[in-house]
Amino acid sequence: MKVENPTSLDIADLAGVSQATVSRALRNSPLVREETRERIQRIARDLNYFVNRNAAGLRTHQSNTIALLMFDETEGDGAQINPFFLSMVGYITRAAARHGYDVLISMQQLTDDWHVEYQASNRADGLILLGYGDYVTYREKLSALARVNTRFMIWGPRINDQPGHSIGCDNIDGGYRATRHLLDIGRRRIAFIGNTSQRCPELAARYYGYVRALEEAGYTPDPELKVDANNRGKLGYRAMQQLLAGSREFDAVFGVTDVVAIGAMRALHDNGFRVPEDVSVVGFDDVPIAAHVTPALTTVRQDIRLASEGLVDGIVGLIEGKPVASTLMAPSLVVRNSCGANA
Amino acid sequence: MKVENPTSLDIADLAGVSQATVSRALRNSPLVREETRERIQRIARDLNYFVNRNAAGLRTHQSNTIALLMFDETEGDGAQINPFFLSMVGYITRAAARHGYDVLISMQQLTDDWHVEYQASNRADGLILLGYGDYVTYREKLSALARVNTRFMIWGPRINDQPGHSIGCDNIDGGYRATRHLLDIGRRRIAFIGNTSQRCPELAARYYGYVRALEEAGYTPDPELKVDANNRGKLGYRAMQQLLAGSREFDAVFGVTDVVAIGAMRALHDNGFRVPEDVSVVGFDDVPIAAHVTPALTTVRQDIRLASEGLVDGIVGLIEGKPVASTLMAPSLVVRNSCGANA
DNA sequence: CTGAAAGCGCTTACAG
DNA sequence: CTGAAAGCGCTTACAG
Repeated sequence: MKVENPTSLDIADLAGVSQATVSRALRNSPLVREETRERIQRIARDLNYFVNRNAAGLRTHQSNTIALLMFDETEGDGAQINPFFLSMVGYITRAAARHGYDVLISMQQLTDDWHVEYQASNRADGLILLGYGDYVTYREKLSALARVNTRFMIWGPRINDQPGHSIGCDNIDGGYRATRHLLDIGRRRIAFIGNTSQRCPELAARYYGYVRALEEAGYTPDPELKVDANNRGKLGYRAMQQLLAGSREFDAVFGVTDVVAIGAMRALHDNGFRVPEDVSVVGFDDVPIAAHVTPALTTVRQDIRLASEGLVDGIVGLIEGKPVASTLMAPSLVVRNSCGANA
Repeated sequence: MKVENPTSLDIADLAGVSQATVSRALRNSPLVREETRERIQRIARDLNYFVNRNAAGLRTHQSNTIALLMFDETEGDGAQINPFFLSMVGYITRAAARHGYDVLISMQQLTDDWHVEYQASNRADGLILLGYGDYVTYREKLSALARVNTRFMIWGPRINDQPGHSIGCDNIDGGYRATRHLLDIGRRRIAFIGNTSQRCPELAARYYGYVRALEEAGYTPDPELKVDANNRGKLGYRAMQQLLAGSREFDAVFGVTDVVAIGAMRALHDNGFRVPEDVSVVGFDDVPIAAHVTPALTTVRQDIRLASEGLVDGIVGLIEGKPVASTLMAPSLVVRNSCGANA
């Protein structure tokens, strides 16, 4: 017995019941007698039948899908999304699957028109937003989403009265811990590499933490030891070259992301400096590769697994109409070899 | 004028036309008078109306969605998907968007039940499969997909009479190039780290290339210089420690993936060896971080952008009923600092 | 160029 | 526990 693209009606005919009963049986409704349900499910399996999601979704006004929007500032083709975000994809997808949701993924240029219509077009029941970007532009997009009543969860600390719910890491605390650790192991001239403009508040917060740790220890941050770099490796490399070309000595560097720190380490190496003997290096994120570079990178860990699961729990909660709170996660320091504490 | 969740009928009422005309106008049908079309589209925009994808999909039997299945062998939670595959996600998503397709992402345990029903349930029009895994298990899944007429494209070289279409890299040639390069710069005792079992033919092929280059140069591969390791960094580290603990000397290592090679480099460093002065290292994949580790990794590059676009072109072709060919891409060697050629 | 109408394949309130 | 029926919001052949 073969039907090309079977529908619930085909199953009903074969089972000798109504189409409504088939629908109930396949949804495991307790209304259907067990024997009937099992028979129907067996026939469905035999015919390789699966409920048509479009039809079910049209009827119920649900898609059981979460859209994951990743945005980045990279110009042109730029597929170089920060590995930190990329590594969240796996956790998010698995967590969503546990809740019975599919994940639709989309790359967005922050400056482009956003595909804000995911929910309006019934392709997704809610959104998760990932990315570091120009906060001014970003903020506008969030407002646009809120205006059309789109459900969304944001990765990142909640800023001011920003619309929507979020899960973020306490970046100030993270920057503080990294810097404090360098001070604790005897470093005094600590450079900072990273973008600290207000357009990128998450990264700027890491700098505030750095400043706070220094001041608390009685040191004044030296503007000459602060070099801009966005969160890409190549720019970490260049920023370090700029530091090395400058007149100031330094014995440690705090990179605003691991990718920046790894690029900086390579520049140090290429210029004949040893890490950590000459310069201690600390990063931020604990991307998967951080443990495997040479020397293994000391970094501030954000628990991406917990974050990912929280984002999914949050969006599912919003979809189901449950109360959802924004949360701030505490980062932790992971001491490896690049700082010299283990030397 | 506000309607909560407007439908095409609401637009029709406001525009004073039939719902059919609205549908045509929104799909830019040439049947609709330009003035009418523009008026309708303006109203739709004002109301923040978007075509309900479930309804459209139900009518047309299309989802305009591609499912991207990533599988890995990692036990339990293992979100440590090889960054090589993760970095393809961006290219695939963008390429799909250019064709007007959304991308549904799913992580699969190779050993689990697969969500083979993506196409049968009308959630996706076709699949793209990514991952290195146990080929025996994998092959069975491919046959199951083919049996139910699912359209799919596979990343990886075509093996024997494997069902379906694929785009892969010539791994033998890649292994040959890596090894040949090491020989060319004067290395003679070249170790190999990586899993070469028949259950993982893509990685085994890289080993064949290694063997071929050695034999062509008149050397016999030394079994003592071949250590198993799957494609994760931690195992690359351990494999190198095993090599160092052995009795054989070596002056170079070819790691079957970048992640393995990077782990091996760290083990060399931790044991007081210098890369590339004491030991040259070459990897395979050219993952994004390869250029940024210390020293920058010499590796065999697979053009993931081309591969990603090819996979998307392929699946779109299959969906549209066009002829699609399986292709084999030539890898290229990227010489950086870990091999010593630039020293 | 436009409209009336059928129908895609489900879910679920209603009736029994 | 089961069935008949309505209806979700579209697309498109048919008729004009």
